[in-house]
Parts: sequence; C-alpha cells; structure tokens
Amino acid sequence: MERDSLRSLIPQPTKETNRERAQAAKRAIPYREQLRANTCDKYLVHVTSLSKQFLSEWNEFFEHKTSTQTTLRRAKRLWRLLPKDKIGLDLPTICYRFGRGCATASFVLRRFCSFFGYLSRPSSDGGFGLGADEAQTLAWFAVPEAVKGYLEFMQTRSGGATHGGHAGFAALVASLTNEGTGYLPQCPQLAARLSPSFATFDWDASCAKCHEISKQWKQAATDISRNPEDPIRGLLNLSEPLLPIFRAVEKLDEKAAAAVPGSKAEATLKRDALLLSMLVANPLRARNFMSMTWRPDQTGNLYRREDGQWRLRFVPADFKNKSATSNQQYDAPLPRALGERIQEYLDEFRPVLIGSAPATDLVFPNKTGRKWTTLNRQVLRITGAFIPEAHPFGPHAIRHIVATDYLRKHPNDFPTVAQLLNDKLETVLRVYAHLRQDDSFGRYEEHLNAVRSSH
DNA sequence: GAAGAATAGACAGAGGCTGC
DNA sequence: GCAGCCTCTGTCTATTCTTC
Repeated sequence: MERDSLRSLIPQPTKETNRERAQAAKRAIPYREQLRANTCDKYLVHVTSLSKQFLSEWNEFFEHKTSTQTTLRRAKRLWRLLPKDKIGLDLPTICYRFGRGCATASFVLRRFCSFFGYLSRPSSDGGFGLGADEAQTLAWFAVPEAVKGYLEFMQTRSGGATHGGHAGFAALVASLTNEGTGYLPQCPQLAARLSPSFATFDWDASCAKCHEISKQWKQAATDISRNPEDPIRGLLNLSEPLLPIFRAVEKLDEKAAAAVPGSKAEATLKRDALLLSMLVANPLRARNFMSMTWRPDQTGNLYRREDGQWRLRFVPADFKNKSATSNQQYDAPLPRALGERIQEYLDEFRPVLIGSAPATDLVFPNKTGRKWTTLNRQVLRITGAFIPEAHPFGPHAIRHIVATDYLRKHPNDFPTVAQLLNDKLETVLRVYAHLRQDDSFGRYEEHLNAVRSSH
C-alpha cells in the first residue's frame, strides 16, 4: 500500500461544516459544569486529618473485614489483602495490614471521608453542622437523619440526579446496618460516641431504620448523572465517526512537520499521533497504554515479530476483568499500516522524550521515565484541540466509538467487538443492546419496503 | 437476581516546569 | 517571557465480577 493512501481517502471538511461542528461542541455538558462548580467547593475530610479516635475505630473495622477469624458475624467474603506490587492504586497507609494492602478498604475509606466531610460542613452550606471531631465516627451511619441528609446533599451536588454514587453509598450503609451480619448492630457501644442529642436512642431500631432508608435509595438510584456518550455524541451522529480522529492524527503530523526537527515539541506531537492511532487500532483501557512496555529484544508488551508485524500482548492480570475474559494472554496484531509510525516513534521521537531516563521500558512514559498516569488528560487535550465535532473526550470514549461504529457496519457481530475491547461477550451484548434494536428495526423497514414494492 | 467486592475512569483547578 | 505540557490533588461516577 502506498504511503498516505489511507489518509487520502479522508474527506476534508469545509469551513462551514467545521463551524457547525464547533458550535455543536460548544453546547455545555451539564455534568462537566456541575463538576467544575463542585471542585471549587471542597468538603471531604483528608485522610491525614482523620482523628485518633476514628483511626482506632477504623483499625478495628479493618481487622474485622480482613481477619481470617473474627468474633463478630460478617458477610462471607473478606476484603482481599494483596502485596503492594499487585495493587494498581496508591493506597493510604491505613489501608495496609501486615504489609499487604486492600483496594476495597481505600474505596470504603473515601466514602467515610466524604460522609464525615458532609457531617462537619456548616448547616448554612448544606451540611450537617457538626464539629470536625464529633463527625468522625462510624456511629453516624446508624443515624437516619445523617444518612438521609448526606444522600440528599449528594443529590443537590449532582443537580438533582439520584445516580450510581447514591447506590454505592446506600449499599455501604445497608451492609453496615444489616441485621444479621452488619458491623454496627453488633457494636452498640459506638452509640456513646455520638453527640448527646443523638446518643439517647434505640440503637437497633436506628440501624434498622438506616437499613430501610438505604434500601429505598438504592432502588431509586436509576439516574445517569454522567452519560459517557455526551462528549462524543457529535461523533456518534456521523456516518463515519472515526474520520475526525484520523483527521486529528493528520493534523498532529502536520504540526510535527512544522516543528523544529529533533525538538521535544515535534516528539510530543508524534507521540500523540501514535497514541491516538493505537487507541483506535487496539482500543484497550487507558491503564494498558500507561503500563505498556517495549524492549529492544522484543520481550515487552509491544513487540515486533520476525515477519515485521507489530503486536500487543498482555497477561490476564493486566486487565480489569482479568478472570472473566480469558485465562489466555492477550496477543493481538496492530495494523500493518501503523508499523512505520511505531518504528519511527521508537527510533526518533521516544528517545527525545525519555532523555533523562533512557533505561525506561515504557512505550509512553512521563517526562521522568515513570508511568504516565495523566495519559487520559493528554488524550482529552488532543481531542479537544483537534476534533471540533465533539467535546474533549478520553481513551475510554474511543472504545465506545470504535465498538459503535463497527457494530453499525457489522450488525450483530458482537464476538468481534468483545475481542476488540477484551470484554466478555455478555457485557458487550448488554452495553450495545440498543444497536441490536436499531438493526432489527432496519431489517423490518426493509421488509416493509419489500412488501410495498411487490404490490 | 441481589449483595458485596473489586476496580477503572472522567474531569476539574492550581501551579510548577520547560522548551522555544 | 510565555504558552502549553504535565503533575498533583480533589470530586464524582460507572463498570465488572463473584458469591450466595
């Protein structure tokens, strides 16, 4: 295939279509506006600001959730403790026990910090109006007014929606207050840590009330506060939603060609062009791109076979759904048309970017040669700058665009999409069920047309 | 199917850093 | 000097799987 033969197929937008697309993209996404406002209005209690009393409570709770043996009843499944190098997240130190960390603990702890932040927020600002120290006890999860108040506070901050965040918090409350296995009904001594006006009540009845409230909220939490499709709706409405991404790659190449040869700016632009191209070709999760390695002896995740074909391979543990998709490793080819771009990046541009850390084996490292944890942010910037048809979008949205486009052109070929995304077939069938419906109606329309033309 | 566990991702502001 | 890349940190939400 001639160089640039694929690129020449891309129709060039007119000034007018560009203007229309830019105007469409400017229509604000409510979630993003809301988040902008919320980010300026902080309320969470920072982990380092947790009181000694709460840390003592936390230790007992954490032990209860992770110990092989416990005196209290609990749900059958324990929280898993793993060695530090097996955990993908940076955990607070209090989520470690015997040198092993617990990812679930950090998620639960974050909810605690959020709840305590609400409790200690002045009531004039929509909070519960407690002092910082008195707010920090698990006992508040057994106070119906506090639980209900926090759920409503969340609702206000999400513009009135009752979303998955509510369901998550409600599930936590339900689990803590469960009559049989919940931690709180078995720890009535915690009631003494509440403010006097809340301390003289029936503990079991309060736990039961909170359990009931949380069940109701969990059932009601059906809104979608952040619709992943919002930023890319402009693309999904196009007959060829991938073309604007190809155009973006083309523009990045043009800018790189105009940059000073050998400069970091040129290398950055070429890196971005490769990143976008690879995201479209093998739409894996951002995490896989952050951790992707390449080594000259071809033993990394990105490697070249003797026949010159570039491929990507990952072991099951590298995936979010490691146990669900397959026990075999992921080993997929990259389009041959990308071969030259990959080689060029590795030979010419990556060395410029890793100047201070030549030993790194990451394909897309940060400037210190370590994991580029803000890769998502860069994709957002690139798409924001070079794709006027949509709002800025991240790597995960590209998975959605690729899957949607492919299924529209190959109706019902869900197995291929499951392979492309490295997701379970059942997951793909569920997420893209609406496209199945589209296809059914399309075929019914053909049937109606055939009936009409035969009479 | 529900509950619980485990985890990834989206997006923001502020400000430091750096290449041009 | 400055634009823009990048990191840090904070806020918020969605997804996927296993077990009962």
